[in-house]
Amino acid sequence: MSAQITVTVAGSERSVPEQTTAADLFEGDRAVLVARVNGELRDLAHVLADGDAVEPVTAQEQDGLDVLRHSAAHVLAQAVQEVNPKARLGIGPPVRDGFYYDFDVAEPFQPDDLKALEKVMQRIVNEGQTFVRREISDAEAAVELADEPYKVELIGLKGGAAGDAADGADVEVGGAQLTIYDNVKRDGSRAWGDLCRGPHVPTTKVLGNAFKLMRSGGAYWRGSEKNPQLQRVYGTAWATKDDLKAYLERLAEAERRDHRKIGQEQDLFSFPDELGSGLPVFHPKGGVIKRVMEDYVRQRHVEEGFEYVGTPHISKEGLFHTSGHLPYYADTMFPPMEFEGSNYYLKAMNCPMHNLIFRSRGRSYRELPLRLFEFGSVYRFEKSGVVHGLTRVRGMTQDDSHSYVTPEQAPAEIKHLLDFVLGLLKAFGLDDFYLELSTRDADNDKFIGSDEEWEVATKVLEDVATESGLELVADPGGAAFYGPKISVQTRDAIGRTWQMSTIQYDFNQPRGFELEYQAADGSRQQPVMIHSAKFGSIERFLGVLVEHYAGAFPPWLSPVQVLGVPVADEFSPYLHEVADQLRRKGIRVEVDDSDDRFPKKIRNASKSKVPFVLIAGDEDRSARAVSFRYRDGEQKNGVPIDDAIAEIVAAVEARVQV
RNA sequence: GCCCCCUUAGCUCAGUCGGUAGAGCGUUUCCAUGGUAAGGAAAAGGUCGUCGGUUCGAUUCCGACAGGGGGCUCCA
Repeated sequence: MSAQITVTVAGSERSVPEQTTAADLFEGDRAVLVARVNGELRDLAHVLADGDAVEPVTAQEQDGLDVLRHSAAHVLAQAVQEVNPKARLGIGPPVRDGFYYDFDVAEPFQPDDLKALEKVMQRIVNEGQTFVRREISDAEAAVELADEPYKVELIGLKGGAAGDAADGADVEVGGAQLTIYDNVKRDGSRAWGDLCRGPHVPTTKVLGNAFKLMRSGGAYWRGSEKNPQLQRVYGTAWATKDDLKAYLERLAEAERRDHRKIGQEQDLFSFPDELGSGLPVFHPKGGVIKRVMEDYVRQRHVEEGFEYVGTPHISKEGLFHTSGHLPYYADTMFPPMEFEGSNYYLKAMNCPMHNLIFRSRGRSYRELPLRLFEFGSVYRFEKSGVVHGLTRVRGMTQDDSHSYVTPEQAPAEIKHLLDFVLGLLKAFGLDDFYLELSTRDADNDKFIGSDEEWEVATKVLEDVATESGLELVADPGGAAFYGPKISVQTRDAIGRTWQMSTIQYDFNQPRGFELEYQAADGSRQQPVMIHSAKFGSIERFLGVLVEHYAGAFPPWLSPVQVLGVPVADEFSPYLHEVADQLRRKGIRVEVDDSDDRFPKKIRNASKSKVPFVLIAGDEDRSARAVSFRYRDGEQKNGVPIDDAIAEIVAAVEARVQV
């Protein structure tokens, strides 16, 4: 009889024989993929020691899902090397919703290649190969992996640096003891192996048919464009086929909501080739949305104590030297135009020009906080590969404001701005936020200003952010060169997050521009400026709204708010009468006078996502009424005209969704 | 900027193994049309992204450029 050890299994103590593995404990429960032993994830084959605390981990929790996905990445790599033995391995970590693996291959992967690889993967999965951990010395690894130069490079980095080397690199090598995971067939032969810290699921069988290869693309080795470019294959893997289906459905929903697609369908905007990449034009319907957004935002700024200003689109270069932007961001500004002996740059940010307005005359402390605001057109030379619909453009409208305050006023002003920003986002139907605090990275000398200044500025922002009660996420190194910032991250209707508003504390530009005000004691003092963009860019925010609402805008934003549909031509004049009355109330209304038949008109109205469809036939006309058809198909018949108008006007004024 | 893919009618897409092209929707016209997601007919509409190269001949093959897509990198 062998000796017994005591382990704690999911909270309760048990006495088991020596050499018991985690798998033995959870035998019979196939949902258990790995074990958490004393807080560390381990293979189920891990041999337990006396006193170990062991918990089962399934794919229902993130750790389990990550292990599953990492194992899927191994199967992918195995499949790639089976098809192409010359492929060299990079790294293959789990990522949000899936995994990837990087390969050095002579020929990039084509869509057909992915299909073929998926088949090979399925075969490997069906074979039920086991993942077997094998410890190996550095020297042995160097020999065994002689043909895998990237792995060898990672071995050289292990022991601390690997974690920083690249996302996922530590998945491969981890700590001091190197390990290889062999995939072993049922007959005991070794099918494949990969340097990896693990852990892994017990067998490939676990992956079932709940995985899929999604796409491929280039990716720089260890994330630096100075390094060679590898080919990355992205895949996704889930606990069950149903989970996979649900994920694919989420992707399909995101695709249906794509603002580029809806923008074209609804005739909102386009990107004419003749203008160049990243330069949108707004069509009448998109123009309505943009104008309504701007009108409301302008009104709210004025209500919050801002003064609306205007500045030009270009400037001599000296301005951007004074502001400090040019040395840092010349690459992302359009190249200068030279004339009359000066270089003129297209404006990439508004703050320098607002500083000139502040400086245009002497300022008193009595004027502070002085709040300047405008819709500034700015142009940024975004790299050709990053331009994307309305969310990443080269020409955009910033809703940009600058508050000039005394240092003492800064905390209150930042709180004011944060409240204002959140209120504004809520008005547009976004009400799920968290905050991100972007600070400087002490090792990077792009950030200017003293340690103390950064500390003060960061503290002020952090205090306000904390006080807001919202979730706060740190973003070290994400600050602008001139100061730290809070950004508001917003979750949309299908759970995606978008960076929206930013509030930045800037002590550098006031110094550069020698801004000053006269204090109560007669002395000259330097103000602090607080940058804040509510939507960042109007174009981008419009794109986000299109996706958030899937094109079904709330009435106040909807390009067409009411569409009249006559049951037959005869009732068209009557509906025009109603439309005229609505128009006098400021409602955007159209009547469908086309020669389509009634059912077709209903179909078109429904597809257009207009919030209110008003129908009129004989019954309605004789009762001086109309019938509502709402977007969800619900009906309300025989509503007196005055009541109908009141309902529509009320919905628009309340800025509610219907 | 880097890697791969794509670009045919207003839109979504077929097609041509090299001999200048089709469909559906939309548009226009005519007929029809009284109650909740497609009535019918006819017509118009494309130097097949641009410029070069190969070829007797290029929308098709090759190259460059532009625009788009997916990644990477970047994002004041």
